[in-house]
Amino acid sequence: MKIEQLETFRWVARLGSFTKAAARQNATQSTVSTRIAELEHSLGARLLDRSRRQVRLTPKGRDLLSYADAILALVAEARLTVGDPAALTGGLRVGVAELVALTWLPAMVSTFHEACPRIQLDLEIGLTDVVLERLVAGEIDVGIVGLSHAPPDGFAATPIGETAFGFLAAPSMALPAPPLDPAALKDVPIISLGPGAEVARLQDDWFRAGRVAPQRFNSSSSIEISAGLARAGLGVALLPVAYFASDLERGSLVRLAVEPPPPPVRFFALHAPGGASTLASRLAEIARRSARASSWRAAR
Amino acid sequence: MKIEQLETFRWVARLGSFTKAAARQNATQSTVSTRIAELEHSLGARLLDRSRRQVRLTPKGRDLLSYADAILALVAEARLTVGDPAALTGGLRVGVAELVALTWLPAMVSTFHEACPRIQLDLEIGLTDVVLERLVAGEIDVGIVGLSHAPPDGFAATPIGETAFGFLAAPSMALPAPPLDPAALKDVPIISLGPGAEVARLQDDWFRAGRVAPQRFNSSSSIEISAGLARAGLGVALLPVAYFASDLERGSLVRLAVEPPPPPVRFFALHAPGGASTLASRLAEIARRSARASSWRAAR
DNA sequence: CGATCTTCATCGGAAAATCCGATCCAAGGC
DNA sequence: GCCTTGGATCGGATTTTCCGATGAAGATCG
Repeated sequence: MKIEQLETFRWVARLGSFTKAAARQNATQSTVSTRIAELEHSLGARLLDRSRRQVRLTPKGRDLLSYADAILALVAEARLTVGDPAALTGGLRVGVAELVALTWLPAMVSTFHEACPRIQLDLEIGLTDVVLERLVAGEIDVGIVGLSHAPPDGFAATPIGETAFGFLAAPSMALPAPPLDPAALKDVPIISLGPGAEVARLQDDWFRAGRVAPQRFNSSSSIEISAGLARAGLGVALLPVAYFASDLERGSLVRLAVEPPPPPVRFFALHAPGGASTLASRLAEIARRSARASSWRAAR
Repeated sequence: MKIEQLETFRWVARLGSFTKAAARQNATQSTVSTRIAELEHSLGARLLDRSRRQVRLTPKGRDLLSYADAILALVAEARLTVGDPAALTGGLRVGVAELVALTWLPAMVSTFHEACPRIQLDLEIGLTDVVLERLVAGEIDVGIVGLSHAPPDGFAATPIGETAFGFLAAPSMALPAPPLDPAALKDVPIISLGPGAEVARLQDDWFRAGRVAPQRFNSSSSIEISAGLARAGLGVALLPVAYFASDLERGSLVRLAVEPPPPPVRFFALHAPGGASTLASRLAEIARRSARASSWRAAR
């Protein structure tokens, strides 16, 4: 019985597939097959039922899985506790919402890389929804997203900070007189991100509170493009004000005094609790610190 | 971090020596050295202080040791729980007191070998004292001994059964009239085993209760030789009556009606609790069953 | 009902890791 | 100051691991 075999076994059990587990571990399917066979042979017991399309655990496999979880959790904890972070190896797949990517992701990555130089970070920038999906599916280890609602169950959520969103528009935009409530903005073109973005949800909530369906058009799934469209005077966009502070200074964008003000978006680092995720929790902690250190903080 | 490395690390920590750990694991010193170096490198931390003659744990090494204990205990438990006993491999060093060796050791070994054919049993027959010493020193994994007193602390003791001891002598021996108390046997030659044997302790206790120092002479450390001397009429020997039942039937030995009757000796399988000793506990269980099944049982 | 696709098992050669014996070096004991 | 003891290191042989290709069995679809 080897630790590597237990890890592979756990992936196969979780994903129900040798092939998927292989991809997850940067190995080939034949390697996974050999490892499982070797583990089964060393125990003298069949752990996985391959007769059906979906690989299922046998009763003994179920028993072993709980041991494997416990053992691997201890191993990970030992590595973190007694090991020098600089000696940690492996990879960590991180899903990042775009806003984060635009702001303090570089700082976070460099801080993390300093602490754990041998950990390879696989970054995926994506819409909040996609990040959450992939996190639930186990395809990423950590998701860093902003949420205006509660984080999903079953995940550890490290609060990282929050940032204010505001409706920004070009100064040339013709706008109704304040107070600007949802009804007042009803006929103003609203620049929106794709429906998977958290910003879009925030926007929808704001308008829905006023029982208004705004005239909106979707830009691509990029905050920068939204901002560009807003600068060009094509509409109003809900954007993180801190990130566009220079626009506000220059006057290329102005902030609308809307009522009610949209709630701040709280950002979280989400990861599966326990197990190998202690590396993830370390990243979460670094994310929190590097967010505090960044100019972001002023955005609260 | 590999399981094998943790095992080696634990042996080194326990024995305070690379060389001894190597001997324990059927490996060479260079292999142990490499494994430890590899473990240290993978954690990026120094675990053992080799500067002094006796290898000592560093603080981080102490941390890791507790993890290693926990991890290896889980691994062993997993092996026993989900694994087929027939697939278990490795070795088990067993120290056995002579009486056990003479009676149901063969049955026990064959039962165990049937259940775990790939486990190599290293048997050492010895006096009770020696077996206990080697157990405490960690040089054997299981000790099967008879004790008239409490088993040593810090070891799991599986009670196996008990057997009655009696003073046996040749019918031709000239003996005082009953009741035969310690004082009455004061001048009768007592055949004794070496001072490390449990029987000797039992004998001493019996006489000491009567405040008598018997006239004794030590035979070699063999029950059979003691019995032979007794048969030859050279003295009285304290022997397990069940084992000499045929002598009693034939009349080549007779049992003396002594007062008080010596207490029965209870046999235990002793092993270190937890950890890799779960294999030891399996052997203990088999020892218990095979003792019950043997004719021994009638000896109680 | 048969063709096709997906999925796991197996095989052979290449690459890597492990192990051992021999030797070197440092610390302790006489 | 020599000698013993114990760990580190090196080179070569062995074993293990890995991968890509191929085979076999079940699911899916026309």
